[in-house]
Amino acid sequence: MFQCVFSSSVLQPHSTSCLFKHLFYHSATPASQKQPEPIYSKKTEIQRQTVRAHSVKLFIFSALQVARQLLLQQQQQQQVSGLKSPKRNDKQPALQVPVSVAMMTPQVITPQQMQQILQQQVLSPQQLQVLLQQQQALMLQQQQLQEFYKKQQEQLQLQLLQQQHAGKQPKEQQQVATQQLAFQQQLLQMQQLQQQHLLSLQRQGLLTIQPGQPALPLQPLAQGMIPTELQQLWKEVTSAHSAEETTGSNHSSLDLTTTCVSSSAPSKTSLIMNPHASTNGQLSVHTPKRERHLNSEHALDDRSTAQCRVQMQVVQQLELQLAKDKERLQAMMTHLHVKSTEPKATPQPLNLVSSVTLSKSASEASPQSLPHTPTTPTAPITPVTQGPSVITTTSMHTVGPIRRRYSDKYNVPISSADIAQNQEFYKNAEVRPPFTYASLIRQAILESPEKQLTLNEIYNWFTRMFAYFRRNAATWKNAVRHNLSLHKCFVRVENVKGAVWTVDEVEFQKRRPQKISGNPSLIKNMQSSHAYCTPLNAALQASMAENSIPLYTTASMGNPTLGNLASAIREELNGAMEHTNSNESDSSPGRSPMQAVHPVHVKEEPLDPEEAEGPLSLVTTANHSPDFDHDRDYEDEPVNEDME
DNA sequence: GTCTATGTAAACACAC
DNA sequence: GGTGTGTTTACATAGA
Repeated sequence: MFQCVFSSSVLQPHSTSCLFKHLFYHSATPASQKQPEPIYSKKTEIQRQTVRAHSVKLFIFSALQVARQLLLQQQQQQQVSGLKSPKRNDKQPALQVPVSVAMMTPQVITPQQMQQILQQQVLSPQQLQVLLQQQQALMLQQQQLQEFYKKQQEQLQLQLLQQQHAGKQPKEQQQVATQQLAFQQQLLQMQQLQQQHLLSLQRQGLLTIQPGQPALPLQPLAQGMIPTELQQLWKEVTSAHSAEETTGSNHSSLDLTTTCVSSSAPSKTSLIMNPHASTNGQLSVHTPKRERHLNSEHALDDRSTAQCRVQMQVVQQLELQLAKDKERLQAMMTHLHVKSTEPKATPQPLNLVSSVTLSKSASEASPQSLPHTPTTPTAPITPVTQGPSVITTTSMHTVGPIRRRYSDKYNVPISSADIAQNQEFYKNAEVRPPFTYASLIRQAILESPEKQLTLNEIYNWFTRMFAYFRRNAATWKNAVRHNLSLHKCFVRVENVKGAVWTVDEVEFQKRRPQKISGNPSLIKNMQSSHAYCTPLNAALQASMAENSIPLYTTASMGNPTLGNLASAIREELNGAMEHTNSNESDSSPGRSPMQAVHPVHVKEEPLDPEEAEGPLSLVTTANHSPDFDHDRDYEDEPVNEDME
């Protein structure tokens, strides 16, 4: 018999998102991110409803228990009073109604099990409602079955009494046997009905079989084994059975199980929860002609019963596995194709390459092909299909340099969506982001309200957004400084507060322009990638309200970072294509913040006539009030100070 | 093989 | 003198 309890792993709400949460990566929510109050109150209400539903369930199950006990007592009284069928074989207790009824009530749950369920508190109200409805349907079926059994048994007993009075006539005996057969058929049909119902429950995730019940002899056989083990066992069973047929030896490895099963078979409790177990003699009447042959070849003894049970468990395990795989596949497909309409519940490490390189080729953009070079044996691998156990902070430490560039390839900057969608991942996992320093610096600057950051603020952004940059500070800070000085796109602006760094979008887009304009295939890829990114952008904007906003509220206390991020995302996604079509000459002012407020070039650069003619404009101190300190919250973060 | 972009390390200068 | 910032150089590597 099986203990049918509700699995906590399959009853999580928000099926798709949570499934992907399990499939992809389990994000540890930072302690600093507090849930808003309404969520707590809603949570409490859900818990109240859950407890209420559990109480109703408990009542229903208790009523079921009482009814079953009454029925059992009634049957025992009938047996004691001698109303037994003289034809009944001990090996064929098919007409023992209590056993059958008990077996047909797989949903009956003991109070201890209910206690476990109540303690688990894993059912959502919707699931409980569905479960209750199905439970009520089962109860109805049960009642009908009980009435049906009673009637059948009364008729049979009546006929048997008549036979005893009238003498045993072969013809009537045959008639009784036929009736018994018909009764068994009806019984089996009802069992199959209930089994189908149970299977549907299991497939819906509302019911599962849980290991860990030592009092159940067959349970380890079915639950503690993987399908291959069950298949192996089944092979042993069949081989043992064939050996028995040929040699007459009836002792095999299965005999232990068989004995175990048979010893527990009379126990009514051991059959209650087993939806697939059948009492002896009740398995062979589905297809009469075929089953008669089976009956003749395989006696309906404990061994056959055990074999059937093993096979049932094999099939059941395979079906469950198939159902799980199907559900997983469906969730993955849903996640991939319906992303634009389904806000993601948890940040997931999507493909972290930039939107352009995503479409360069499917194989290249695949997570397995992400930065992983000989110099970086533990280079970041974007997890997509792995579960939470795959990504561990210890296993993802990356020390080596990044030799492959994704964000700056083909002169397309890093997409804010890339960072925004994966920021939660990078915040917690020490995975090196597959973006260049230049792209990250630019992103940090563009995310700031004034589109300018001090060096220390850039540092803080790195450490805040990426757990990877909480290590080896000297190395990457040096790289940041090196990049700031090296690239002309980063402009140092003198301020009363000190020096701030800004981004010259024109210069940033200038890098390697010839590869974009000169390669039609790349342009085509970029166009297709833009088509891909359009739903991505929509999904991001839709999900930002649910997910990303809290992430930015910590950084945007007092400054509208979110709005800038959203605009930056649009700028990135749209600007990539704009830049693809017209390289650098037609940069719109709205897309390039540095054109609106272009700073003084303090950096000593080789005199370039084109640069000298750039739209330079002084950033006066009036633009930066002394109390302007929108990044103080960055500096206040202890994690940043620890890294210094 | 060459060139470019990038990452890393290091040296150096300067200001506080 | 220590530290942070900024610049520059050198070298290695990947990719076009």
